[in-house]
Amino acid sequence: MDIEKQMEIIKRGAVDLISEEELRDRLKRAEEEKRPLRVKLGLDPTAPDLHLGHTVVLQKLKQFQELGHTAIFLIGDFTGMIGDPTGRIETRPALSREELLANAETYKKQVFKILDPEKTEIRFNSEWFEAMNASDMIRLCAKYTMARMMEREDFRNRFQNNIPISIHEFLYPLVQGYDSVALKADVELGGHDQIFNLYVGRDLQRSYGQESQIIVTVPLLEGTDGINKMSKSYGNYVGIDEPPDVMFGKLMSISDELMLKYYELLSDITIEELKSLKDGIKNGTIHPRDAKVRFAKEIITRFHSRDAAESAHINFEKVFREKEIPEDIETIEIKKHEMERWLPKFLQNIGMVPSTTEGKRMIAQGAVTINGEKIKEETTPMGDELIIKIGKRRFKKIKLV
RNA sequence: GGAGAGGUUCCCGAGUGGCCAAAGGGGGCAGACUGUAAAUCUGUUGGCGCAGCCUUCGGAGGUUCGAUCCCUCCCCUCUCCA
Repeated sequence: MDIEKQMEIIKRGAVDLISEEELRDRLKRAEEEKRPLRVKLGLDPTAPDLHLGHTVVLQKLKQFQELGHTAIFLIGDFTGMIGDPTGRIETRPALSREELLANAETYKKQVFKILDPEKTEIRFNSEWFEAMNASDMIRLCAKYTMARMMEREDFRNRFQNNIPISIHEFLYPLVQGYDSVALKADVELGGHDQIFNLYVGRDLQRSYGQESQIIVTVPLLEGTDGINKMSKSYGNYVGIDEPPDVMFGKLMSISDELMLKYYELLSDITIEELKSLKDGIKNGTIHPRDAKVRFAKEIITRFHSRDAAESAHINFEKVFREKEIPEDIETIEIKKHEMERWLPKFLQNIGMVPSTTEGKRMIAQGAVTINGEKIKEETTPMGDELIIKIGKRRFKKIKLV
């Protein structure tokens, strides 16, 4: 493909491109030498599910892949043991080998919802780090200085605020940078917050006698809370492997403002469509709720199917607009003589509340509805079938046998 | 190695002998309202068949009628000095 066309695709939606000239030059040489670029994206298997935040950068990698370059999906099974300190105000808990491997498996499976498995090189960085010994590691450490490490905002902040930084956290950028050396990466992708680590890769490649990689970063996606970046550890994520109903619910719970950002970063709609959507919301011709529904359906269609998106929508309407019971709720069978008459205990037994105290609280707050009746007493009502609802979205069906 | 500061409930942070299951904020949950699990307002937020009792304020002991608060030892973090 024409170099300028490639440049345009790569640049779209990118925050940083370091540098444009280098990239153009490298693309040109790739073409001449018939050697596709090696494009690296590394993820630490710290949480077992990919979420929408990851997909922003994965889409970018996919674009490279579609342009005929080599996509390298690097699973940081070694780096995961350190824990990326990026943007953190505290040390990450280290993960065990078993957890890392299990997470890595899930990643592998999920990443191919986006990337083409045939054309993706999957690597683990333990491949080269396990082979290193202590002296190799020390040699690596000697390549960088404290002052340069402290240029990082998050390290500097923690240091200034007397928040502990463990020595091993300094290793993270070095180790990630070394991955680029080991993989001979031409390009490395990452979220904008990764920029420091990506620069370290450039520096290390140079000191190992390689050409420095080109850096492309994409914007960070905020989580559903609209405050922190999307991350499993903040609990503000939408996983790409989550059930359609859950996805729908989570996407509907975002604020109207955040919805527009999500459209920008995640939706496939064109720039013109996005503009008319924004205008429509502004002048009241488009209802924010409808825009949100449309977005949720687009995402569910991408990771599940059109049908799944449709039925998730129908279910949602049923539950929240018409306040009905969702299609398929969990049913529990209970033997008649094992029925618990004290409702708080009963709710706890069937796993709807964590404690009887919580059960009492829910009843007192008028949150418990059984077979359509709001419950005021702490006595379990009679009946062969009980449809129990707590709050707006906790449902369970009890069958007596 | 020396001197000092500190570790409180999901998180941040007050409390410094009984009035402490522990202020306040955040988050969560619930109710009202609605346009949606948006926004806003209000309530609630350790457990226990619960007007009472049990477990909790870094860990282990001790003083006391009584300890989150005082003492001893230990663990961890930060600051300054070496």
